[in-house]
Amino acid sequence: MEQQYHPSHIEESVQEFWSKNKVFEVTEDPQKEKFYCLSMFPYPSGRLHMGHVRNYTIGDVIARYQRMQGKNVLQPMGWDAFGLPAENAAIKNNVAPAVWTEQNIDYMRQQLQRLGFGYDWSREVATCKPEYYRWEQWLFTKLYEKGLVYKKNAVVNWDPVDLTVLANEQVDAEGRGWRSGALVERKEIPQWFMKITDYADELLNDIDTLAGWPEQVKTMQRNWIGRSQGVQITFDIENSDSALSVYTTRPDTLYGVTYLAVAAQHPLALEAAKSNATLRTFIDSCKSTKTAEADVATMEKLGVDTGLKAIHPITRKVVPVWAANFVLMDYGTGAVMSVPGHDQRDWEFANKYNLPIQQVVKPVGDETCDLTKEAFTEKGHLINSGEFDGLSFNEAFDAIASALEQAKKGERQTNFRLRDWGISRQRYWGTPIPIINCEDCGAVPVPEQDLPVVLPTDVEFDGVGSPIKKMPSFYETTCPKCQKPAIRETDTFDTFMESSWYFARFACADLDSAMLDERADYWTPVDQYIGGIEHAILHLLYARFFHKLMRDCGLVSSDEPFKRLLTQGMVVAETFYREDSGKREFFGLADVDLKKNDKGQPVSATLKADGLPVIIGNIEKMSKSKGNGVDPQALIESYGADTVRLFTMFAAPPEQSLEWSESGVEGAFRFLKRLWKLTFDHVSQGPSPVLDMATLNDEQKAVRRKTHETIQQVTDDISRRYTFNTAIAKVMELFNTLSRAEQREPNDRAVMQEGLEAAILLLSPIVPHCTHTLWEALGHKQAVVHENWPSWDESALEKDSVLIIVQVNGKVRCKLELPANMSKSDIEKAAVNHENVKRFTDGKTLRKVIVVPGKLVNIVAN
RNA sequence: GCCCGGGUGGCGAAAUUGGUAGACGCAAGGGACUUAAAAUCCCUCGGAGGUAACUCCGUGACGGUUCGAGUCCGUCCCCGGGCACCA
Repeated sequence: MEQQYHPSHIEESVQEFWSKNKVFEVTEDPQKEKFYCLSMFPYPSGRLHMGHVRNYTIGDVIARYQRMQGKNVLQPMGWDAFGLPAENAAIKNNVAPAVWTEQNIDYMRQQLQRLGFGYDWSREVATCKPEYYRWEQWLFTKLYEKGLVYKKNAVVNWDPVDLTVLANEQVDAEGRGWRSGALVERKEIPQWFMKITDYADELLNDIDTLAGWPEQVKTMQRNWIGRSQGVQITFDIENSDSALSVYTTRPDTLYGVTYLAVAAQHPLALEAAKSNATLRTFIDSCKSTKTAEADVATMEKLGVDTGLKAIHPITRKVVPVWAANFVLMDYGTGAVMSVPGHDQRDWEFANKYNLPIQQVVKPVGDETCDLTKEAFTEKGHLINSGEFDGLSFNEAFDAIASALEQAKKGERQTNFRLRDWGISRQRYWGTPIPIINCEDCGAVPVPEQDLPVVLPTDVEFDGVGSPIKKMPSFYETTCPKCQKPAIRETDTFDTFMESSWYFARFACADLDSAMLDERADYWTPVDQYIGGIEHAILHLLYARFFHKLMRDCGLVSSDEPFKRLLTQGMVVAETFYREDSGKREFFGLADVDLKKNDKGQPVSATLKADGLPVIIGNIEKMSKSKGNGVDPQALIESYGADTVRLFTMFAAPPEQSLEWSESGVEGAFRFLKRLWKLTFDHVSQGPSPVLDMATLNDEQKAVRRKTHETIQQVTDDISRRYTFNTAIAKVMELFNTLSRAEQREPNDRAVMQEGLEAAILLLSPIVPHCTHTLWEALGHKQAVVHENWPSWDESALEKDSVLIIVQVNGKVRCKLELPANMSKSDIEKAAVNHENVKRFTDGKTLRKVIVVPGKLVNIVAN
């Protein structure tokens, strides 16, 4: 053992030991309890950032801890390799997406290995490989046969200059395309959808079975699926055969309907526009509305009267039909009934356009309402509703729904907020959709024997549109049914498709004859899944959906993919940018000089390259597109992997978001150096004597108590609470106790040996290289990676006295060290008679004394 | 706008079930060692008052429940995440 801690001298050789002995390569072993620990695989953006390091260190700590519990632990790693950034890089650097992606994977794999994560690299997958995506194509064709995929028109962002579809991210705040700067238009094109709504009920109900998921994530998923009970109501159109269908969860407000609103693209609005120039102009202007829900919800609500009149299904009164920009054709029926008295958005719209406001619900109890100020949106009792007056919400819901059903003007309906999953992307770098379009036979799935449909990787990338859309050698083919010339689908899958089933593929990554085999059932469900909270809804919902699809295709037998979920808070950092005619160019922290005030808040920044100012933006999650990712490489090189791991885990609890700052790295490094030195000093005095329990003195007992308390608490922190920061703090406390302990007699050294062994075992999942070496130095033949997790000695925890806090009226007045077995009344006596307590109770009457055994006494006096 | 989180010293944080607010660490200040620096070690470290014992104030703001609130409830402010084509 070297006297000084030099991570560069040990980390590489420890990693070699793991790889030579295939420590982390696992096979199915029915004799052992399995544990599948999975961290969300990264998009190969180029370099790891601190968010990755945090995510993967958490996963590695859990995996290594479970190994020490004797479990058969699988921890794999792979690459979510399809996606938009590769296309952007291709345009910018004139390099094919496949080449760029491959280079990034090679670099990032080496970074992960340098950090010492215990992955079974023999199972590595990259989703851009035909061996991977062929099975996704295969599953798609099976789902096609089952009727779970279908094609319909859907809206996209259309760049009228580049003649291409843009992602929401590629459209700026003003609604302009990122490259052309042209105003983006809404355009409807045919796209493939998966019927996730067929599984809406199951996806919602099964959330209740996810005991190991954070409540927060479950709540978000429940709200996203959004099951509601309502009524579908039909309004006939005056002087016409057509009718408008609307859905409402508030049928009790039906008498308050003063107008209907339809989407600008609604067929009725389009029809009416033929003879209405104002309406035509309005419909046209709605084309430039952005598609993102946040934009629709925050934009100014506008509308135009279509001139059409709808007939109220019960009162037969006539109400106007307006076209409005906040009603979307894609969602629901493309029409809504408006009750300005009891819906705030309708209220604002009615006020703006002088539409009538009718109160039909009155508050119950002491609530009040004033419809001139705002809508009354609570539930109450009906008024101005004919025969339904006086009914409560529930009674009115039932009565009005029944009346509508009898009149054949409506029916009760369960609705979901969840919409079917649009999986077509008009992009190149993705999985080709395995469909052939034939003039005679329509859309024909590619037969199994012709899979995979391989994405050509040797492409010229001019940035405008997908290259395979201009490549006859790719899209010209023959129909599998009738053999006539046909056109291959050139759209690709949403990249969420690949990340929806990779967890299962890791179980049998080498399989080339099927999507999954029985090994998938051995390893899945994943016991512990770890990833960013930003994936709380979309990715996790799609993966749950896919797991159920695979189950229903007989590929797996469980209902849910992830037993326990840890949602890591994001590592966020400052953003810096320059703006040029609406386009933002982002710069990384490493490229700017930052001036801070004496409170440490940034006040100004300049670009290192030219010395000119840049704008300080918001603090946001580290990402490629914002350029604010911090590359851990420099830290690893100067401090070693263990310090980076220790610091990352010590900085904050995993679920909390973390603003990036390097201060504190030094402290983590210093701790490892001290631990090293204490161990060195201890072992350089020769082998430790055996602990003689019979002759322990009080100080030795206290050190042992600290050792065993630490084992107990750290075990709880790591296995149940997942608070690695407090686990580390507690080992630091133990270290502080050990380093102050006297070393005079054999029992002192034996207690030191016991304490160091505990500290090293407890830290080994977090800093595996350093503890590997220290464990050896303490005289152990077996590598620490093969050791069991330590257990604590209950008898060492026993205490003779306890600290009792004494309060008067809730304020601390003294602290008493009292015998642990003291009776409640004696504790009370000791407290009441304490000098400082008397000062505050003198001349007052004791009203009550609350004694919490072993903790606290509160004396209430006035 | 809607849904979900968060807000505690100069900084990262701790306080696990309503019971000592600030563990552990960073930065800072003082000291020891050194020719000097680095490294290391020791001490101080929320604010105000006090020689001290100790006292008062203090967990985004305001209000409430309770013997007792950082923790529970209500209203509000600020920050972060998601909103279906970033991943």
